[in-house]
Amino acid sequence: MNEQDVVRALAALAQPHRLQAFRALVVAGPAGMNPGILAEQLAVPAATLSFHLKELMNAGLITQQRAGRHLIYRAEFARMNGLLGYLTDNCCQGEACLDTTATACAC
Amino acid sequence: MNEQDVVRALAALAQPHRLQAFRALVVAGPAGMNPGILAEQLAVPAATLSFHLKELMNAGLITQQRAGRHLIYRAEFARMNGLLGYLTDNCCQGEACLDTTATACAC
DNA sequence: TAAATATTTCCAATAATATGGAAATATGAA
DNA sequence: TTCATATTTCCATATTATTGGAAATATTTA
Repeated sequence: MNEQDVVRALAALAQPHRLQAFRALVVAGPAGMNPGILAEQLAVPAATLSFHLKELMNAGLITQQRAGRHLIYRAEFARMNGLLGYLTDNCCQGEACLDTTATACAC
Repeated sequence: MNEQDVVRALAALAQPHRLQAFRALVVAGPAGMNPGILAEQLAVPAATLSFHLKELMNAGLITQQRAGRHLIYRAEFARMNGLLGYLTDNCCQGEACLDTTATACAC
């Protein structure tokens, strides 16, 4: 993940509806969710949610898969972890300050 | 850290100059850096950097301390870790998917 | 094929953000 | 005090993001 990727991912998450949608997909895990349920859960119009899900996809943070007349959106855990790692990279010049209680998803 | 705090922090980091500045402060660790050196290192005009550092402060991601005619900016590691944790919270409904190789700073 | 359901695309108005030169402010030194 | 250095604030312009109703598209079922 280069700087541009990271800026795009951060910008995608820096919006309440998108942050909520992404977190819901993180909780959902590998099973994912379809936009109808997500729209209901977040109380956001379908057109608005669709716009935001596309933004998250453009940032590489989620993926889309068709399943019949439904779509399934899933969090892209590898990219999320890449983003987290980028922020702490070479923290304190690599001194012994890394906290192994940190939680990143291994999905 | 509530949702609004997180959105503000993400928005603050979703800008190349600010992301670079923040990462430089993360690497610098508790010693921090002054804006003159930072401006030179990032090759950005002082006025522009000042604007961006203020944004990072408003988001609670860095702090400012005066030391004579210099200022010292430091990364606020607790808030950085809070941000990272917010994104992975209740990942996969809490199933065994947490990767303890993740790196968060304990500074 | 036609109807029903699920989801996206289009659109234009509104709002927020990034830029950097010049002037202002704050501190330390002569 | 007066000068030199460090840093911020002011400002106007240009760019970009967000919203949701209506129409369009895709898929399944009858």
